[in-house]
Amino acid sequence: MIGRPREFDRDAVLQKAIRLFWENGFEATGIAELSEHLGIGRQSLYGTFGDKRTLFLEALRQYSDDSIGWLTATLDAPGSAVDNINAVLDTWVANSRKKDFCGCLMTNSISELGIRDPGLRKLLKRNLGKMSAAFERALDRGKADGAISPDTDTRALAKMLVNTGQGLAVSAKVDSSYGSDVVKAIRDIMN
Amino acid sequence: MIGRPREFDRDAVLQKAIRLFWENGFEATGIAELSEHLGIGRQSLYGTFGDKRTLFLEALRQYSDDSIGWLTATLDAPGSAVDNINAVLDTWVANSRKKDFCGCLMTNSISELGIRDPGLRKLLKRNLGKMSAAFERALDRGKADGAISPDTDTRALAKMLVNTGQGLAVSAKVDSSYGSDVVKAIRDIMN
DNA sequence: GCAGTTATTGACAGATCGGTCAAAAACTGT
DNA sequence: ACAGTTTTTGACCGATCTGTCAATAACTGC
Repeated sequence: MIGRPREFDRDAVLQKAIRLFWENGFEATGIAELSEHLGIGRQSLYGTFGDKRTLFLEALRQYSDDSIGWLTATLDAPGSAVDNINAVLDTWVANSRKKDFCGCLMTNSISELGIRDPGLRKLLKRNLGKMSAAFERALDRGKADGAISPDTDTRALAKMLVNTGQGLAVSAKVDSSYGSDVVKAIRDIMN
Repeated sequence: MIGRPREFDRDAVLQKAIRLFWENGFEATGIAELSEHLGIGRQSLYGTFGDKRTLFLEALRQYSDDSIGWLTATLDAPGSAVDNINAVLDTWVANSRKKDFCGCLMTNSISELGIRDPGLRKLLKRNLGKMSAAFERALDRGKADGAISPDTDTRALAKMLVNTGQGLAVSAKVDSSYGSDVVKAIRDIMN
């Protein structure tokens, strides 16, 4: 049997929660603030998403799935693997230039909670693994095409690219020139 | 006129405060927790360091001065500039392997407060600037020695190295293999 | 030893925290 | 229309938060 219908769109509200946690972090985001910005009552929040940590976890999962989905789709796209990698780097630079760039929710979460929360740590480690695996596939494909030197350690290079993304999610928050300069340097030394 | 003498060593207590903020971040570190771990009373804390934000700022400044001091001293050391840069990378890798590696207090602070606190943001931007300037000096010296290709964009490459450090302070917190792999990849593509 | 100064101690205050309870409201099936 | 179910609303709870006050203790200069 069905009771009173929910008055809000669950997914839309989750997106707003993602934004809040993204901008302010986990600790600094309060229930009252969430309730206000999400436009739903406190009890609706608890009834729909559970407690604060559970909501945060779902927000982080949604964010991770979205961004990792975009990353793998872009890197695995047909055509030149090197072009695909460059497309990712270009997007990173473009994002890092945006006004009020607030980094990456995964990066922020590692910084804030990576040590203290073993469960979260495992999840975030898996996420980094998925990202580096996607880069590695692209690099291997580039190697097969002859576009990338055959003696390249693609696993290490993939991790280096992921690490560059993590770094930009930090550096570009305080200095917007990092995006273009860092990517330029990487392209310079790879040619 | 001099009153009752302080019963603790101010610098030693500040070091302990640095540790706490480093491990837990700003928001998650409470006054009661500080008072307990620093081994001084609540009022002594306020009397000596001011409020929480002021203490955090002094802790961050001390940490920054120490680590930037070490970085510039290492990079500006006489002898091969390339060796000096490699020494820095090796230390980064060694640190990132340590048990309970908690990243870098500057990195963590950017992630947690970089957007919301303009004053802190300026300070941290200056710090990144000092670090990249130190790398740039070393790279320019390597260029003068002939150890580094003369058409290298040393400013961009310096920022890329700083960015790598910021990245490691995040990635290695959840996956300890990042330190060595990332540095290996950088060395591979630079040779 | 007494006045002046500063540090320590422990209690306290106001605000905010995450989370819950109970009642009213909005829906469906019969 | 009524029972059953779920959401919404708003008050409320204990705990914890940062910061302060007042009293006591330890020191120096005279």
